[in-house]
Amino acid sequence: MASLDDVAREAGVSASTVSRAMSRPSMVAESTLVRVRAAAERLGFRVNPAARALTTGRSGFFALLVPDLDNPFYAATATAAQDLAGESGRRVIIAVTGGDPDREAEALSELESQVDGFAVQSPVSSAADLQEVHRRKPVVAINRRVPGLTSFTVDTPGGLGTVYDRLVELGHREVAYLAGPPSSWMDRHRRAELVEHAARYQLRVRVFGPVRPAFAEGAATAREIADSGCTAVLVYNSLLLLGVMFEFGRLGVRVPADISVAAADDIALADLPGPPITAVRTPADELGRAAVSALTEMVDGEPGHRPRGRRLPTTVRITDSLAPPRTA
Amino acid sequence: MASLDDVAREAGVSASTVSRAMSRPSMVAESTLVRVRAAAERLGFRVNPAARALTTGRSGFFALLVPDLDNPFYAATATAAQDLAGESGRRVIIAVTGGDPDREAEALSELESQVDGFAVQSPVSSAADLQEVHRRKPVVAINRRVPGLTSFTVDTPGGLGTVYDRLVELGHREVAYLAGPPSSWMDRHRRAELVEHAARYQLRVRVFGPVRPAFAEGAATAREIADSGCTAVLVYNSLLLLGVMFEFGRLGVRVPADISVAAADDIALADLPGPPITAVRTPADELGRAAVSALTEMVDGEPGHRPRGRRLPTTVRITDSLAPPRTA
DNA sequence: TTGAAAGCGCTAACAG
DNA sequence: CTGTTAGCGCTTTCAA
Repeated sequence: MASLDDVAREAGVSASTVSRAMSRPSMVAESTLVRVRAAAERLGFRVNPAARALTTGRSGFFALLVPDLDNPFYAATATAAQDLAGESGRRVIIAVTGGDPDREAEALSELESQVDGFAVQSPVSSAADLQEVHRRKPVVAINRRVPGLTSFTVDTPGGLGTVYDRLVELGHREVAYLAGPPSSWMDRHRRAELVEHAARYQLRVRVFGPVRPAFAEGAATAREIADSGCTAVLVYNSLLLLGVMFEFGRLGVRVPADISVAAADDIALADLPGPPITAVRTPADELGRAAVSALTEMVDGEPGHRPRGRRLPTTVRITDSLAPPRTA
Repeated sequence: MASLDDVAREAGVSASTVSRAMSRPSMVAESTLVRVRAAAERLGFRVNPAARALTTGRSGFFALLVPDLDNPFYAATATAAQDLAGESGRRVIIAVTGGDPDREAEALSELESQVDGFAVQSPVSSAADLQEVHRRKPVVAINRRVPGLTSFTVDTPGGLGTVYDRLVELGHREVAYLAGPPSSWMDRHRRAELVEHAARYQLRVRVFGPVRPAFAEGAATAREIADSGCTAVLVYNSLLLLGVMFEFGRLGVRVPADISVAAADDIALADLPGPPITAVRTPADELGRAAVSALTEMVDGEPGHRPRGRRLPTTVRITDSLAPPRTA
């Protein structure tokens, strides 16, 4: 593998000149630039990022910590993050934590010296620990608000509220909520929001689960929900929803005739057959991009600068999967 | 961030001793070891992998190139690869290529200097290109046999053959195959196998698709399959299968009474409600581990050594989702 | 606009 | 078993 020196020799200039030609072309005379580039091309030269990292202290890597990769929501975030990072010549190292605080902490400390910043999807570490890391490397939180850190969350509660309003309007009085994993910060928030609404409208919310957000779990809970007397069901995510719908189909439970259905995100639902399902669309990809863009800003910008976090709005698609309750 | 020198000073030894204490403890006297470790601990020292990489030429990274992360099959491979790599203190950098030859080539060349080896999931580059890279860094192919490279594939055709035999035995004569993406090497092989069987048993195989391996695509094709007169259907993967089953449920098509069903891998099917589906289980995680283990072997072992690739066996689970054809 | 020189943090002979 | 001495490949003052 050709090194800077090789190129320098080939082009008849010094290594520093080659270095400048590669990273700050404007500092080099046009004619030399051409010569250097030709030489580099000839030798198939590519800068060695590890060596560069050693001098600059920047590796060109961001780390993205995700609970797991099977969840399409996280997969989407990761993909979007990679894409955006790629635009500024950076890479995203994905570390799977299993939602385990220990593994998350380990990944943070192990990667600290190798990356320029962290994006932590649904972090489970304590705010203090995250802030501690942040003192040395930029940390951005996704899907959970962490004091002192730039955080990007999704206004799912707001979106669900819209759905809820609609349900009330249609005359529903007893609604099921199929809850996601208890470790999920989002889920806790969603539940809080639901309870609040319930109080306001004097509705009853029955919580099912919590369950792992998996197809099979949704299917397994579907009958229970159908038999519960609830006239509508809100589902934590669309993986679960798929499972629920699957089982409803098998059981002959009809949507929305027998029960109204809505989901909290609509990944993979885009072109489901049959009537579209009311969904609160979570911008998973935007979360990934927002995080990377904030990290980029911190790394490239003023030392102390901390970009503002945001709560990304959801898009609510109200469809005919919501109808008046059967007995209403 | 404390460096080797800092620790050396703190412990009253030379930097080399600290270096040895960290990477080859057996070369250091017990008493010094203790002292060095204490010093390191006190200073919160962690070796800087970039610096180490610069001297050793090893980054401790493997790259895993995957077509996409939404596909649970790839996600499973990636997760398993990460886990195994972690056991030897390495990390796996996941690069999403979108199944695009250009992006795959770019990832290969861009990462070449940053990783110790590549595992390429379902590579789309030419064998020549892959071999070219392999001359400089170990490359392992997953899910496609590439001459000159250690390759790990899955004996899905064999597994499907078993299913096929059973279908024949049950009296089926007309079988549908819902095909995966045409770019898939595996899919082409599976199809070849099916055709071969068909010839042997004088059966008819109707190919539906090819389609993207997504839930919605499966659902969208289900009716067509149900109406086709085929008495059994083999599905390219379980994501598609889920979609097919979903739609069958909605259409009132019963399995196996109306149609027999089998799938080519059973990710996410583990605890589906209802009768279990006949499936050819693809050991996605084993593929990831095999690849990493081969890479590890190449990196740690003799320079020229190339581990043998394998065709991993599938596990076929024959269930009651297969029954005699309706009209038989 | 360019070159010389120093050094980032670590490892690897080579002596001792 | 431990210290000394060179770099690994790059960037970055500082001078020219």
